[in-house]
Amino acid sequence: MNVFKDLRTKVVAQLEAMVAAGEIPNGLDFSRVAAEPPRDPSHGDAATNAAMVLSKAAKMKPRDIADKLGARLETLDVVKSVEIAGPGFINLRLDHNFWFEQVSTILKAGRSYGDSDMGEGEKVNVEYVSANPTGPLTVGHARGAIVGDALASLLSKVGYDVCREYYINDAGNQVNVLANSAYLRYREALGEDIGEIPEGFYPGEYLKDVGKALVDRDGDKWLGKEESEWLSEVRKFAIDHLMLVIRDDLAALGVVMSLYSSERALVEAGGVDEVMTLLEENKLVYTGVLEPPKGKKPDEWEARPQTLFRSTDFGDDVDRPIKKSDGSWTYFAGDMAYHLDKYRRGFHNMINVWGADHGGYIKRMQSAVTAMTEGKGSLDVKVCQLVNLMRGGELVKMSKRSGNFITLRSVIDEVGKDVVRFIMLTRKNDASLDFDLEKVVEQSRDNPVFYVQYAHARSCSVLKHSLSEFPDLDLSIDALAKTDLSELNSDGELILIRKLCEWPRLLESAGEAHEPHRIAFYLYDLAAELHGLWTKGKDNARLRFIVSDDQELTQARMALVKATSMVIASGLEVFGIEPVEEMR
RNA sequence: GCACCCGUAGCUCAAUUGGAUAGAGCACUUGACUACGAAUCAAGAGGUUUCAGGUUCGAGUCCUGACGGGUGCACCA
Repeated sequence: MNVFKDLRTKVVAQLEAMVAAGEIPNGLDFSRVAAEPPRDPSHGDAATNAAMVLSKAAKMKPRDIADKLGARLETLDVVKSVEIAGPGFINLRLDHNFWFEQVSTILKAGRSYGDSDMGEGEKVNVEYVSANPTGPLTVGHARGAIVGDALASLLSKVGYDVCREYYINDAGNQVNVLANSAYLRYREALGEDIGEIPEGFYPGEYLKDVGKALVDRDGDKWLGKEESEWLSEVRKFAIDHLMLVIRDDLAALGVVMSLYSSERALVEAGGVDEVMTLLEENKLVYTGVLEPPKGKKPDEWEARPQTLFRSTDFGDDVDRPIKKSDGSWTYFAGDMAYHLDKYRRGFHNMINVWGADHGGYIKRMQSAVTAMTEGKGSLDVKVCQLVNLMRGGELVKMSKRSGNFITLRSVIDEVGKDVVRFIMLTRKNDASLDFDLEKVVEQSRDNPVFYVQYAHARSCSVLKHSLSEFPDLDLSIDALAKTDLSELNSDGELILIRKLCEWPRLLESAGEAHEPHRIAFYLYDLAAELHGLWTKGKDNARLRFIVSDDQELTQARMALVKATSMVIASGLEVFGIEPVEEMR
């Protein structure tokens, strides 16, 4: 299905034949041999670096290998011509019919074109969002949620068995603060004047709902009681309530997790004790005193013995505490237990999507995974940089402290979930991103969401229109897939077809690199090819998609247009975005 | 002070994981609508890829060191 992969296989087969014929030495490593679309289209349809990569080990000049390999490749059916260029590239031009057949392949595959078995069904765990259950999601959470979600879809498309997981931090101090804040609102809901929300409590208005809901359920039974009596019950109630809010926010964004894992449940089930045992068995914990961090508040520093994990043995900068001075576990201890749990559930491949402020946490977590799994588990962390929310070029100010934050929900309501999703994927995850509420709904070329959707809508529009021009045109997939495309031999058409054929390859490399944003750039380029082709019909009526005196040609063009719209739809599907059939 | 991320056209960003002459959009200049959606397209101009070394057939990409920006730095989560 991936034409470049197939081509590479053919190249390697020829290399093996050359070994058999004694033209190159035995025992060469072919793993670096590649067949790729060249950057410069004048270099042909595909190029292989085989001669250059092998020249050293074979002790031959690249040109000599290239000449021999090129001659062999020229005998292949699909290869129209071969040229040796530059330092030893072998450029291949493929037969037009080969490309036309690919269009038919795309049509038959539809949105599943590009699906791959690269992952071989291996299990991968993608953990993302994992926002503390202390409030609704903010725009700050949106990027991680979308990057994680699209990455999960991407991996699933290229053949991995993906679990989308949310880790609920329901065991630390923050949820106690939450419980206290909720209790305050509970008293308020029962008619008490609670005045200003004191320092150290969550001020958000959304907690009023929690207070009222608790009254609805329990009446005044907690009123006037000691904190020790109501704390755990109110805490649970508030967390459950807010998790519903968060799930709802995620649903509005089109994110559906496979699994929500609770930190508290894991700790209570003894997960951390198990980790401790494991570490102790391997002599990876000890009691020690850390050096004070340099360049940061040395006055508050106080040397004290702590239970430490030897993370420096696994690449970390300092050993990390797993117990607090009061004897309770640190957050890190719970997180270790959580990752061990994931590993034991069969996820040797783990990916976490984190905010930029957690960058300093990566090494210790990776050390922990390496230590606990004896190097068999792998953890990749995708760090998402800040999103600058703007409106008409002006930065929208937010302050978490005062509770004055912009909710994710309000942004979705304003611009729509599909726009939010696409824009969040238009940058590498580790680069910061401007999100301008006005620009993202603009209908122009510099708004990629619009531009890509417009290409899809145009395709749908022309397909519809072709039927009014030729009422007996058969646009069924079967008919289109069988259409003779041999007249689609203009430069623009062939470029578009080749671009379509890059889709499977793009998916695999984006999947391998864990970089879903590449799809956004691909879709933009693909849309540009389609728009460009469209306008060529302005200069030359023969190049219009619908040629009013030539039904055969029109049918062929419709096959290409349909294939293009399918690939666009397929890409948008990975992003969780519905392609539109008309612009409004 | 240490660690991680980043540095590419005036601006916002790509660059097929080390490939050939570094590409798009915006802005600027010039052109294309009696025609399938001009919400679009074509062309021009714009670069010492922050700097200095190194690795090799070949470096924006890998290594070292500067410089500049961001983030984080014991018993928070």
